[in-house]
Amino acid sequence: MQGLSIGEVAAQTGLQTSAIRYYEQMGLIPKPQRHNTRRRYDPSVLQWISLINLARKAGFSIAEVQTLMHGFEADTPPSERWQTMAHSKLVQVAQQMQVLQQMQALLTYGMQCQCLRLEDCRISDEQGCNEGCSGATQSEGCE
Amino acid sequence: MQGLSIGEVAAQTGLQTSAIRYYEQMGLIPKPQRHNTRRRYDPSVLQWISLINLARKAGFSIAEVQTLMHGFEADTPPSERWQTMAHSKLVQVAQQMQVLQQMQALLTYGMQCQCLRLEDCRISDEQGCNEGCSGATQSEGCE
DNA sequence: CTATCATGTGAAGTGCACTTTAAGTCAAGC
DNA sequence: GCTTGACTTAAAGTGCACTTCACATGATAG
Repeated sequence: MQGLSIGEVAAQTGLQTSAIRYYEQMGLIPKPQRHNTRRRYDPSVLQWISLINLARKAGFSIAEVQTLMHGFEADTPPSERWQTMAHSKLVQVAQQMQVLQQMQALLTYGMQCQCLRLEDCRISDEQGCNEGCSGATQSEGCE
Repeated sequence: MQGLSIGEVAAQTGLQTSAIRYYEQMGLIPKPQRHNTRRRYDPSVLQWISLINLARKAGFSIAEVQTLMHGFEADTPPSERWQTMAHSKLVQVAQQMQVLQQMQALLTYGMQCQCLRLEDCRISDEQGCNEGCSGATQSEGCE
């Protein structure tokens, strides 16, 4: 029997069969032939799926992968599609990095607190301000 | 009329009233007194809520804030609670940073592709390997 | 006195990326 | 012939952090 069953595609790509059907439904992978209701995949689908996996790892949502696949004029080469999408995604990634850095700052800042009761603690009062805890560690340059 | 209405608390904290009720339901803020079915808040709730906001900004989930509030012995000071929670959260933040860096790498790596047809493109084949596109830009040190 | 607004409740809805379930079909091995 | 396992479908469920809805009631302004 020629072609790959959905189970074989799942095994080779690391996806679950349910995810493959879902991707098909979302239009991310072409509808395969059927042998008596069963899907039979051309091996090229493996390449499609690894491109999808790459895009997902790079942070693209399913909707964005749809755009990558179908949101351009048919003769737009993959290189151009990727560049268009990747450009704005890089901006988002940079923003997310900043959020994480702020989280780091808040976490370490909060760790300096020495308060024994919540009522004493002013960590939460003025955000970004360097002095938070009443009796405690440091105070300086607070606006 | 003494105390704050839920609308006033919402206005002062930037939360929506629905979020305040939700936090109450989740046990993040103490149940306020009622005046004839209406909630009446002591102003100290503002401090509670800004601590919650801080924790949320620092990346704690609602469940983690619950732990922060109620997951320790009653005499554990806030400083110790925060340090315990922040330590593991900092590890997660660092991991998330690495994920973002990998995303950046994948995005810029894919932007080097010059392929005109998806079939030519091997970006997706061997991940982390530096040569991806057949006719194109560069190839070097690929394991 | 009445219209309007804020508030009360429980239940259901939202978005995302799938997974799980229920109920049925098909091919192969014993 | 029968069981087992892989497969089929549509529909519902998951997790998170809320929001929205429908409907009831209380407070306030004119």
